[in-house]
Amino acid sequence: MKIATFNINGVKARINALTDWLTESAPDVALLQEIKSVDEGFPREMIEDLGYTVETHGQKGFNGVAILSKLPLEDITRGLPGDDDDEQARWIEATVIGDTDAVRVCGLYLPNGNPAPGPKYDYKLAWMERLHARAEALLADEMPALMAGDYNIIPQPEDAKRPEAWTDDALFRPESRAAFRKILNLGFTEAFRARTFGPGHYSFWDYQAGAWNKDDGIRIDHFLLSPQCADMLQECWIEKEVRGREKPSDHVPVWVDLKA
DNA sequence: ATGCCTCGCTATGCGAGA
Repeated sequence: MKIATFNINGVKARINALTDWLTESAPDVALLQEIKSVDEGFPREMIEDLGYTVETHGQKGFNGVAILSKLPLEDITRGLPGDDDDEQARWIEATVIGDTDAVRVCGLYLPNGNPAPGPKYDYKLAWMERLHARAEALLADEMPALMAGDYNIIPQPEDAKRPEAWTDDALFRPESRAAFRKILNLGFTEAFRARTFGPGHYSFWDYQAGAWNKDDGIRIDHFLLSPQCADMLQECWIEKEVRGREKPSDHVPVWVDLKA
């Protein structure tokens, strides 16, 4: 079972890039972030024509997440529990029925949080506390589960080309990284770092200042696997080449291949 | 130092992104 997460930065602006990618790379499941579309505006037919079931959790103008799947989906839920007043569309989950195992798959778009400190940073940290609670509940279910998406967290200095440039940024501040570690420490495996050591691996390059040409990137898109899911991990990789294509997103897809 | 780009908005510059 090949699952990819991809912050596409606007589904309408990216529809050709998205359908080309789905056709060529053919994930079984794709978790999308920043669709920037309401559910009714999502170009679902073009994606259904490629053999995918489409489940969206959209919002006007900003945010928005989706699950695309060639495999059957069950028990789809939308929204991260813990705050009924939160209207930002950043969380969707479903059970994917694989050939041998079912996997609970959660797609997330964690708040950016800048400028920090400030109300947006407070929202980021509060959202991460809710994520921690959901993560605990997923572990208690003891079924294979993963949480993947744009975490807006640079876990370690080696995950940035220029870590010194991010010192005071919401993506790299100690409180952000501690909140991320606190979730990992529940017992999750960060799939990429389970397979690959060392610097120079990024999933985001800013559109500005020639960041892509300078390979001035950061690694902020992650897969967190429950113990039962980590046992299924075969590979995890970053599809870097996508960033060099026509009219790209500023993020690239990150993948896992699970024995399921 | 700031902004550099890109997106969506019922726009014609702005907020948000990271």
